[in-house]
Amino acid sequence: MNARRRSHDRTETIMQTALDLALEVGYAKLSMEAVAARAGVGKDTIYRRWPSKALLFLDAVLSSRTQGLEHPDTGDIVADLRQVMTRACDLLGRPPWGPLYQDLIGEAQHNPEVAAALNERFIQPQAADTLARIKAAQEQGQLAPDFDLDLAFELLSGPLYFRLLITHEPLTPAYVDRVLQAVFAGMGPRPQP
Amino acid sequence: MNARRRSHDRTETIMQTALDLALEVGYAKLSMEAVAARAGVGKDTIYRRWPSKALLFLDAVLSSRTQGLEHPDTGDIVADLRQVMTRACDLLGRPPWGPLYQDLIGEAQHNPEVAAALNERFIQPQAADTLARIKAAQEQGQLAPDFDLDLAFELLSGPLYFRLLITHEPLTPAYVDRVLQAVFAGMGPRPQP
DNA sequence: GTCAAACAAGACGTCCCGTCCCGATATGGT
DNA sequence: ACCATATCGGGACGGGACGTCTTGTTTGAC
Repeated sequence: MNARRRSHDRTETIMQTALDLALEVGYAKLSMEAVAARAGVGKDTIYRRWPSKALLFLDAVLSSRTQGLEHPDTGDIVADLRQVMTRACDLLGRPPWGPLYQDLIGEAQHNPEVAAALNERFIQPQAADTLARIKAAQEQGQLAPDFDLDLAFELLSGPLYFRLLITHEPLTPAYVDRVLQAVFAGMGPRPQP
Repeated sequence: MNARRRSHDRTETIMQTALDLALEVGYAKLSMEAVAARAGVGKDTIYRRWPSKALLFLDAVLSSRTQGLEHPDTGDIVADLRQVMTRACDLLGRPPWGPLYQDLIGEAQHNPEVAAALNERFIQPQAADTLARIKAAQEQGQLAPDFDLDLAFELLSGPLYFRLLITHEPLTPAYVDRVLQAVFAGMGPRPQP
């Protein structure tokens, strides 16, 4: 059992060191040599646990930032969505974690393993949580009864990711409010009540 | 003048060769040595024109795919948006260009020069074109008069980019229709007419 | 106390970026 | 027609990092 224990300690140490170094120099300049040296382990010890630098980085980033993004249910769907979206922007949309998350998605563009793991371990759970909360809201009559719920997460997240990855503008609470306002109101002309 | 002409020829040859090679092996495995060898030029000749592999790649991708995404104005805003969005998905959302565009955005995540150039040369013009078309539609009463027009482009493009970059699901015309439908209808409950 | 597995350290082969050098070539002025 | 200059092709070079492999050592299990 102590072997397991020691082994687990090393795994934690390596991930933490990788994260620290990534925060200091960024993913592009993160080297396995540097991780091994600072963690005080041999490179083999790292490669025995992760098959590549990219997957170590993925574990390092995801393992520490996937908490605290569950939806509350206060009864007010807009307020609940705003809270989660704002919190996500705070966590992933600005330093120190923002650049790392950007790099992770960048890496996913040419590394299918990273892309798949990112989806399964982070995106899909978040989408499922959003869907559940939104379904409840629809049943309570807080949403249009015929709205395409499966699209809601992408509709709300898409603009945020667009800012994060394409225009690289800051993700402010004000922007979250604008997105919510627009998505709820809809773009088409409204019939006069 | 002939110097200019020769020079221009070489620039074209190098960009085309870089594009061909990128289509064959992808950006990650694209090497300057290979580009120089196949183009029959020295590496200096490339580095005299582009400061890095990333910016050569950017030029190569953007120079050949930025046409044909202007908005028509048939008088039907939904039909016009659908046409442009569908065409954009066809061009950028699937092979052979899709992976290159993904890689370009991936590179932009850790290369500010690439990010800035991509924005200025591709994203912003497209956003401006969309905004102009949408403004006209609003003035004709085809859109809600108080809708946040500056947000429209991000609202419509965001979900498409989300699929392209995050979930890597295919960008089909059916998906474009769903996005348009949802964005126009809005998520909130509608007053009974 | 013995042994096998895991370990730290680091050498190694490979790849490729970006720079530098050199001999060849073509250009444009005269 | 001819020469001076800038550009060119080819390739050597230094540098850095990935991922593998080797070696001798430490650790925990039995």
